[in-house]
Amino acid sequence: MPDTTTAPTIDDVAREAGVSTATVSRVINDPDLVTVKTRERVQAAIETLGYTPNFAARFMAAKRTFTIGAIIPTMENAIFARGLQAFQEELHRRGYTLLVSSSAYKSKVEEEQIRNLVARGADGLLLIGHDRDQAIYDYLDRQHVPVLVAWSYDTNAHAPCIGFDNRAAMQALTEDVIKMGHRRLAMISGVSEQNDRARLRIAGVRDAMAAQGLDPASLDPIEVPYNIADGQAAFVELIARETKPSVVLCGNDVLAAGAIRGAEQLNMKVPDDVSITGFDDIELAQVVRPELTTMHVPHRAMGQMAAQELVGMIEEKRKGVSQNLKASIVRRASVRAL
Amino acid sequence: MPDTTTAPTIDDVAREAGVSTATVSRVINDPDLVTVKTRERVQAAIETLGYTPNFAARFMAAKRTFTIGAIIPTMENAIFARGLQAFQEELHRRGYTLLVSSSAYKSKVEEEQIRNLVARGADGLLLIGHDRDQAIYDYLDRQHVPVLVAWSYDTNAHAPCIGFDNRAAMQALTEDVIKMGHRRLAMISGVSEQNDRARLRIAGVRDAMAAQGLDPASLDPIEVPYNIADGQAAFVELIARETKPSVVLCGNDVLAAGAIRGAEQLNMKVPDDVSITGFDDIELAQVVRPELTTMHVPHRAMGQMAAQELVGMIEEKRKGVSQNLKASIVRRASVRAL
DNA sequence: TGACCAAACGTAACCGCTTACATTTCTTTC
DNA sequence: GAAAGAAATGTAAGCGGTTACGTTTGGTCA
Repeated sequence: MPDTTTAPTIDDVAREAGVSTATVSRVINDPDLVTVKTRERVQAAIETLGYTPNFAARFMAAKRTFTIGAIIPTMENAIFARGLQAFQEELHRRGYTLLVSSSAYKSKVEEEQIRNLVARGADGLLLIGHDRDQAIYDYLDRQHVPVLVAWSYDTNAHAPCIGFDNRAAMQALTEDVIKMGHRRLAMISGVSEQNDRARLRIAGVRDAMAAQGLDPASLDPIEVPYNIADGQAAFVELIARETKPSVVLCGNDVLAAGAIRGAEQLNMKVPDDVSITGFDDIELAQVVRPELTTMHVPHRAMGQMAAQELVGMIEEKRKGVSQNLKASIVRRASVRAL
Repeated sequence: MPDTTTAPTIDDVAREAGVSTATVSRVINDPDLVTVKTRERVQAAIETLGYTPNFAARFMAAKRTFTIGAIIPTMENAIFARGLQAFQEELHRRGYTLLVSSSAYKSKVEEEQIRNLVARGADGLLLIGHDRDQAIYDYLDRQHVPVLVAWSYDTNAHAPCIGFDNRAAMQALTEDVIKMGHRRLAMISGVSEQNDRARLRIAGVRDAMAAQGLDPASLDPIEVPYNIADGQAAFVELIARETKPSVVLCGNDVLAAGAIRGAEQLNMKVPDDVSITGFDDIELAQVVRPELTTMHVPHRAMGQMAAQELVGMIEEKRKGVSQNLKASIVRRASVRAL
């Protein structure tokens, strides 16, 4: 009688089907190597025993897992959701499984997750943004785990990336706003430490100011975590400043949604009393009132291309090639011309 | 010279430190068993080689992974985000790592993910809702993998659960609306196939109608995927019906946000021309205008308790005990009294 | 019918750890 | 200082697969 208190192994299947373990392994991994007759017998045995090959054993013997790990800063809001979904779908199409962890924007946690995923045998890793200790890249290098960075484009970085130029995008959006007559700019940024996206978006605003004859140093961005409540508080703080801004540029749509709430709280009309911009163009941007003028990021394309590239790197054992995707301004109702 | 083309193993460390592999293993897993002096020597070796124990090997030898798997229907919207975040935080506190997959509301995909996570050695699984083939529960049983269900409470189900009574909650919300004078009810539901939450919420509406002397059979809910665009379309369809509803009850906040958009599209005022309710009380509910009257679900508490319970089941090798959390009505601006 | 070769299948080593058990080293006690 | 017992360390089996290599089977052809 088979031991039902423990999961069936390949030995059990082999015994049940009256073949060797090698044959069982073959019908699982390369069925053509086996006669139709025995193949069917083995498959029947697998079926009746409810056998699932043990991943760890498999990985140890074969060194492949067909698993990709992704570590995103947060799942709490939808910033990465759509891109990740597309990433996952493309991976699935290519026979890979995606494992996701979130780091809560903490680099220590991210490092832990990276080691964890690597130790688990992830064939490749998707990371968000470039800002992290060199030591991590060294570690990944030593372990020969291909890494691809998304949501950021920077050819000087240590890893290949599929993303967009956060700085240039923010500059474009800001110049657009300035050209509509705005002179008193204020900004609510995400926390820029260990976050190149946040950092570069601030730089982008300053670039635009400089290019349009405004003093970049006069921008004094407030940095807060990416959530609505903090965005709201930051907005209120900004309005209380000596020179009241005519436009508040936000590091992303979530912050902008918070800013809109802040305006409501202060009985200010958007965009009549103050203009507000977002970044990302997630669903939220079209849910708030007024709808947000924002920077559209090609989330799905980015996710899909990232999957293709990462799988390519793994299977062809080659270096990744970076791609600069285009983000574009979406003009909606939250900004008005002065 | 050590082979740098491949990751260092415990043997490399043992050699470097001049001890046996057993000793290395001990300093990693139970440092007290080893002299301070040798411990330091081993740790130094680990450091210089950049050694990370191989998970698979570890799992094979020890049968434990300190990993929990969670499979959620979607990451695209925030329905599960907050609860999952709390779940993850609590797990982290207890020394476990969370691996997340999403099934896109497809039961075949979910089954695949379950097998995958189990084969990967997940010590336990968190699943959403009860609706799935008995075969899956049997499989999990055979593999001795503890399972906990969240977001749903049902003691007749095959698995223990930490959740709330979707049916009773929806009934309460609906009765509240009826008591405000509404008689012509309509509903936009999520797809109810293989989704007990959606199914029970429909039932809840009917319960309320019956209890308040309305004809439950007259409710003809439209079932659509949980996203804004589909909610919007469903709303438009509903309004075009012979008897125009005075209130549209939505299966969740995402659908309700869509409904609000639909009303806007038709130039209808909410709640003056039509009332709308949501379910879940995710952040979105307070972002849309008017703010949604909805059913508040204790996401964070649910996630945290789920983590505690699941870890308890694993470590104490006991059956899980279900908990019925309380969801409560939040009255905001999207419903008016007639 | 027998020789030859390809296809099918089996044997066993190996992947990198943990741990039961065996051995060595160190303390303690008289 | 020797014996006994405890603490520290080492040895090697085993976890469940894959796969190189060896053996058997079966078909083809002279």
